[in-house]
Amino acid sequence: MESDQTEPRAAGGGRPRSPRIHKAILKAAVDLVLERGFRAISMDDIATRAEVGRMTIYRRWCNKAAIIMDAFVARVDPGTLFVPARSYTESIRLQMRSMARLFRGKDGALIRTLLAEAQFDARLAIELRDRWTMPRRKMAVAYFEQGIAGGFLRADVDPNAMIDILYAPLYYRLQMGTGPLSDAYVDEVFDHAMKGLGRG
Amino acid sequence: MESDQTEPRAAGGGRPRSPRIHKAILKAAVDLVLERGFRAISMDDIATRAEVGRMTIYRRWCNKAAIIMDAFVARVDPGTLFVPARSYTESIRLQMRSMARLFRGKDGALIRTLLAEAQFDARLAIELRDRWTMPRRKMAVAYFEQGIAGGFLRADVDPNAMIDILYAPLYYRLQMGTGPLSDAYVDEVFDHAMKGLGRG
Amino acid sequence: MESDQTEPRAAGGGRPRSPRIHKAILKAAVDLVLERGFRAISMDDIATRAEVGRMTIYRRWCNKAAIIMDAFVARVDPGTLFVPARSYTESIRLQMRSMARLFRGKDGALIRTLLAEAQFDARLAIELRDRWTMPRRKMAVAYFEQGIAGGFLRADVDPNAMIDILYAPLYYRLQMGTGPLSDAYVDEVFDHAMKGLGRG
Amino acid sequence: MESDQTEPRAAGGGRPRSPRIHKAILKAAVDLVLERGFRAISMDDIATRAEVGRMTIYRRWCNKAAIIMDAFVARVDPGTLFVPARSYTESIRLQMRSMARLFRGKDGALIRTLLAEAQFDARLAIELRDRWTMPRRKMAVAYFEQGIAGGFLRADVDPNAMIDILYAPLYYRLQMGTGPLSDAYVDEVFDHAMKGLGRG
DNA sequence: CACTAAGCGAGACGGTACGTCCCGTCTTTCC
DNA sequence: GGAAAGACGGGACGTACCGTCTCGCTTAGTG
Repeated sequence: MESDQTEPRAAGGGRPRSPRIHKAILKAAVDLVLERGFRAISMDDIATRAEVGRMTIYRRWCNKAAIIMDAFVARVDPGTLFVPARSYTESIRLQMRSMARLFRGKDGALIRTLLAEAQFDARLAIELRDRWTMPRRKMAVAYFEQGIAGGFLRADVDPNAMIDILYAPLYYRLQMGTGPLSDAYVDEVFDHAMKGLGRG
Repeated sequence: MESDQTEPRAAGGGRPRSPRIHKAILKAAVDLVLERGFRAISMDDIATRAEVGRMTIYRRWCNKAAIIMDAFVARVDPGTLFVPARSYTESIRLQMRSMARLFRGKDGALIRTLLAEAQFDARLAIELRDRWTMPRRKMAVAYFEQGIAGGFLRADVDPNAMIDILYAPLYYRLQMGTGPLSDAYVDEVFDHAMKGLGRG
Repeated sequence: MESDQTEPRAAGGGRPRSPRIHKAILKAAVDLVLERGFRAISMDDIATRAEVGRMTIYRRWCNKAAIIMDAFVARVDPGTLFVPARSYTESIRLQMRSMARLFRGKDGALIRTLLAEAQFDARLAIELRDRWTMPRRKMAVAYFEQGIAGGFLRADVDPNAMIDILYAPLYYRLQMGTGPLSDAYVDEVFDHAMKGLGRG
Repeated sequence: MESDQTEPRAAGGGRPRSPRIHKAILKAAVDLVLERGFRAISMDDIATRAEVGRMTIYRRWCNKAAIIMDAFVARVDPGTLFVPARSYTESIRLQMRSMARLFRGKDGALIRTLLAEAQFDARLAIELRDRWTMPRRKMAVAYFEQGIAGGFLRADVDPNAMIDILYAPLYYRLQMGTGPLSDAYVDEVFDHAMKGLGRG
């Protein structure tokens, strides 16, 4: 339905361009988005702030969203998602809390922008799925299957549905702003979802 | 952070303008959004399709999003949300299915667009909350409180959290497209949420 | 060999656009060219000076040269070229002096620019020929033929060659700047050309 | 009024750079100008055609015009302008014919370009005067003074005006294209100018 | 003979102007 | 007297060149 390109300009590679400039642009873009908002800034604003020619940006990215996409991915450490905790399920709760913390901060504003922009830009949607959504879902599916095998989670629930049930509320609040993304909220969602998902 | 106006042009009222033209614009806007996507169309495209002057549109709405907002609200029948069913909780399942059906159709595309655009347009966000989100949430809260009072739902869960747990996954799939918004999916979410929310 | 378009944007006509704005643009363009030189100014400079949007200019002309072309033609009064004088040939001398005076003034700078630019822009060359060169040549040819018929000029010289011999030196000095375009210079060219062109 | 630099990059000298590359650039520039026109080509086009880096060009010349200037001067053999003929004045006619022949060929296109560009580039104008116009004028003045001394030309005409009267029409036709630069035309201008300039 | 220094191609860089598209307002003209 | 038609000021876009710079590679001149 929508289509706005966002093709991966730099994909091919070519000569490795200056990483100093690269970072300056990412920083300028993120700063400006957080200051004024995605819509309010232009490619020229970013170029000016980064003290860079406009072409230098266009050589690397095809639009604002692609820049923010890269900047966002660079910011969030993919690291280990599920750190060990007192128990198997507690580890899930901690992971949810850590995502809520992420959403409360600057990265929350970035992903909010990216999710919205992705609705208008098919290629960005794919990028977002490939570089943010799916990596995390895959790790979560693996962890949940491990939990099912270990008898911590019900065997009759699709791990993908589990993920939706647990994490969708966080995305919902991020975008709707119907309430705070507090740890208390995370616990409420987690506890009552677990009563349904958890075994015994 | 963001701000794009969308002030309620027609709000005040003034003389009631030709409803024939009004509807032609709404239809043109919706048709074009579904055909080409929100971003790809301009106010001029809508005016041309509606065979109307651009000023005639600006007299009524301040931007594309406001038109789609109105069109969307006009399309979805607020009606009774929770129709009677075999049981109290079955009624909730049916309501979720009916929302999933809505999301699968043309209105799904519209609300997807509106939700995304609202991230960049504070006023649209307010409109969307006031005219779509909150009315439904209020009815749901009322229905859920009634369910708590009647002993169908646990008393120790915040009705607002209940709503998030049940409905957020639908919004999540609508926007992420991680899977179909089928009745089976609705059932999966409903059943396992109920095992946690419902009273034994 | 060269080709830079300069197609007559406004040619077709369409709705008659505001003449006030039209003149403001012409004035801004001429003033800027005289102040800073043709190359040194941009379409945006003209738009800014004329307090006008860039599109408003592009709606009427396709480039700087076309604007100056119009402005130049509007400035020079086509009027009667050969005003009566003491004698037939004196009238020619006066006409040459009046053209030298033109070349010494602001219009000289404009036509110098136009002639140069026309070397790079086929369409401008045609416009310049049709709107400046040829009208004057036609009047001169007519006047010279009248002079031949009246026995004031030799019958065995092509009037076109006469024009070249008399006027080319003025253009030459205009562009080369090899010396002043003074009345004395005009007289020198005229007198000695006449000794060859004139009958007895 | 105008000013575009064209400062003599190579003037100082430094180490004499590869003459093979030098000529390749000149040839590429001239070929491209004749093929596509001066405006239509970029420094990059020239560099690509000459299989040379852009810096290699900028080390030698500061802009396109300077390259063409050098190429033009290298092409036209300054040699003796006035070769002996049947008579003193016939030698002038032959010289005019030879210049017309030059103007009809590729060099005509080059000088046409240079003359036009010089209107926008003060330094180029100076170069053109110093390296093309003045050398020829000086030789012509000398030859004409010799003619006056020898009684072949009128003593009461400024040699500089003589030059203008004889040669300006050639430049005029070169730039205006009002007619062919044929030998017949040269003769027409020469004959009738001589009737005014020549003695007896 | 190895070694340094330069000249070179390639092309990224900051920057300016271009010409287009769209926005939201204002004006004209017609029905 | 309201609506279509569209001109208007303004701003962002994405491209093309400009003239400078920085890379490695080659190559010629020197010790």
